[in-house]
Amino acid sequence: MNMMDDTGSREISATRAAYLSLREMILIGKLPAGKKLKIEELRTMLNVGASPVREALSLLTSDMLVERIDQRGFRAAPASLANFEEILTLRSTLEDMALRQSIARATPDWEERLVLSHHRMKRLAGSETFEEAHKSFHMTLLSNADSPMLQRYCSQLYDLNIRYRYLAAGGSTYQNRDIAAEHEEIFDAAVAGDAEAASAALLSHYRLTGDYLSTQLGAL
Amino acid sequence: MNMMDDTGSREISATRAAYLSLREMILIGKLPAGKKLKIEELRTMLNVGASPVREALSLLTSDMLVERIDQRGFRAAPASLANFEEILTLRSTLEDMALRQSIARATPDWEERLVLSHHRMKRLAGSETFEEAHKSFHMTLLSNADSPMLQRYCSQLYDLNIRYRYLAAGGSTYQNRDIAAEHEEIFDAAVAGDAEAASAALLSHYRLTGDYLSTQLGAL
DNA sequence: ATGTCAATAAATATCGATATTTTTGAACAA
DNA sequence: TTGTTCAAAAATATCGATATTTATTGACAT
Repeated sequence: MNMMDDTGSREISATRAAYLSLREMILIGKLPAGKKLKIEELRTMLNVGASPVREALSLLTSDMLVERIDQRGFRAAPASLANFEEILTLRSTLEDMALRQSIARATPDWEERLVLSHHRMKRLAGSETFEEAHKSFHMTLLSNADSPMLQRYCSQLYDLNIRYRYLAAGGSTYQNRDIAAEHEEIFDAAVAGDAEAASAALLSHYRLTGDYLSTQLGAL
Repeated sequence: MNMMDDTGSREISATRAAYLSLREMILIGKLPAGKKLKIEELRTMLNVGASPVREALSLLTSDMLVERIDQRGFRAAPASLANFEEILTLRSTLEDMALRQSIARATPDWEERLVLSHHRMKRLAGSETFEEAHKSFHMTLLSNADSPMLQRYCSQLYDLNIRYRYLAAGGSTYQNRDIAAEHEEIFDAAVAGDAEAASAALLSHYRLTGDYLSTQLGAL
């Protein structure tokens, strides 16, 4: 038993812990868009030294969740309607690309992972962990594309979008639509290998959410 | 008062200096793909402390030029034929998108910036600074797209591609083709507002370079 | 030979202190 | 008022030292 399984009780680094905490806080809006992120403040808030905080913030820069200005510190990335629409456009293009590649390379294994992630998402509807399952479902759809960079972009853009959902409605924009049916439609088409239908359903899913959020975000 | 007179320009932070140096070294292959990047080694090489080095490496993670493994340090991003082709595909899609947006929003100002960057690139053919001017020309083509994130992605992908040019041929892959004519064709179409022709010329430009590099990169 | 284990070496990660830069604000002049 | 200057305060950036973790080595048993 010399191989350690790091899903278990492995120690996590202070930097990674800080990264995850800060990321979460920015996504849900606890650290509001545009807010100055002072090292000392975060240092005490997270109980770590300045180095891990700075490193975590540098990493978050890669996710476009934090802006870094040389010699002038860090701030949570600003939010705007234009930025939201930019994210939506890029997401549509890149996820469309990834979904089509995924479907074109369909395998039984992918199909099974899809079934599983779809099931879990339905099961967790309304629960604390739905958000996680929802992202997992969408990423699984794209996961067969054999393009790590494309998937990284899609994952990044997905997260950036989450922030706007929280900005618009405290995280729950799923009140007035039959989200489950929309997911079902994407899922069915993907499993059936119908790239056109799957892509259309996915883009419509995003456009509906996008249009709704746009109206809510007027204040920005 | 300060140690160095930096040709009159603003004093640069150690982190930023380290970032720029390391980036350059990775792009031109002085730090080879996959190489372990030891903090102490870089620290002495760059004459700075460990913190700026770590921070610079964290930032380079965002550019996908450095990989970070928790508790196990950093390494220059590995290179592979598959990765190169992934970059080419993504670049083609995203630059096509950006170029069409740029042309659709054409203004006299953009036209003038285009003329200038094209002229400068021609002027600097064969010189030390051609690479810089070449990137500037390509980025100017896309710069009118009013989509900062798209431009960031395109710039990132452009840089990642540079690395493969150096890997394949020490930086000069421009021997057997009339690169100037290819640029001229893109430029003319863009200025004429012909999105179809410009996009076709741009994609062909990338495909020709890509095909050539692919043959050179067999060793990977 | 081959694999395990513990001691050692090496490297990473982190902290606390300090240097540097930017920001603030009060005094003063136009 | 409005703008300028400059010292104090605040915040960022950086360093050097240390704690923690991972990698290496060689003795020893199989």
